[in-house]
Amino acid sequence: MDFHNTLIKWYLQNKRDLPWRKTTDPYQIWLSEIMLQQTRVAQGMPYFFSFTKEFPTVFELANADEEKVLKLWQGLGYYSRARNLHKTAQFIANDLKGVFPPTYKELLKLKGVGEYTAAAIASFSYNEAVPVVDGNVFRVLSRYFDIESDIALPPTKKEFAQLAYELMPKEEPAIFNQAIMEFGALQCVPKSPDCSVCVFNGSCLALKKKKVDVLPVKSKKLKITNRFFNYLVLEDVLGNTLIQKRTSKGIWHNLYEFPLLETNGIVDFNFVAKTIREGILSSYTITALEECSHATVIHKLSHQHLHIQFWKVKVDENVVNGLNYNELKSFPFPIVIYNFIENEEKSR
DNA sequence: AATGCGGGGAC
DNA sequence: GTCCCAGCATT
Repeated sequence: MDFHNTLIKWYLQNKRDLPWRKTTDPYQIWLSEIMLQQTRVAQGMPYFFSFTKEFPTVFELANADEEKVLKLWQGLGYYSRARNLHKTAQFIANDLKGVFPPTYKELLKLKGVGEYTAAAIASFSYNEAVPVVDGNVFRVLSRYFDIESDIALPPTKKEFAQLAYELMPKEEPAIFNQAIMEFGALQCVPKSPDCSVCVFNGSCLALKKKKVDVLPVKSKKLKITNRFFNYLVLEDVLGNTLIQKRTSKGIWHNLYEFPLLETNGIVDFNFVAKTIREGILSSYTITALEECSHATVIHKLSHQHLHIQFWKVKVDENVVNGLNYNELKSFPFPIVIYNFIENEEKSR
């Protein structure tokens, strides 16, 4: 039996029931695909429900404030996805009258939509015969055909796209694309796949050559940098505190945080006391400084380890633009800060 | 071509 | 601890 026939048969018998598979509405397909970039289905699912409920069409999304979009995205990570999502919604609603671009080539021009996502929308919504190449496809094809090309190198993506295109039955690209990704997600998994029950265990070259555990080949190892964040949690006599938006480039762009003192290493009480007296909070009369040692955490991003300490700073004056803990909760925060806020509120 | 960008799950 | 997840933008 052909590769695609075996694959599609497997898919029809084993596919998960996922909400974005019940529609061909390009808005919902687009929404789901952006959310699932570098993100597991189980993690993205609740966000898909909250977004489709809050923003049933591209117009509601376009008309929302960015802050509201980021708030709903809170916790999902890679926040540029949410910012691009919002900008693209405005473009489609305002410039395209709500009609999504009708081809792969046109979809590719949208902010936040790359080759994978354009192919996914074009095939799932329009049944256009364009192959998807994601982490699953790399894994499935590299194993089945014993391809040792380094999947971290850009030219390799073209190689796999070409191969996937040749394997694709051109009359049903949508189901083929769904099937190959689902197969990678459920059967041909990264670690210790159960090849004894695989429908391809008679033809998979990696299995035959005992190379399942070395394929796909991926070179790049990213380097981790350590950073040291001291968050200064002001508290005035009204119980109000101060937050600010991160407007600089880098992590958590446009999310909120407490006033930040970034240092080159772990710092002690005296260092923080001296710095806030002479520096960033010198306009306040500080009546107490206390390290929230119970909240100290190493927050691990994919590329940075953030050593985070929270310091409670009690001040005599009313904090300008101060907010109470209940008001805080409507702002979008990095999840590590949101967790701190929730724990503080609970312990009151 | 290389790097930055989150958070979490599986092992 | 490691690896990777329905990748993309920027340089």
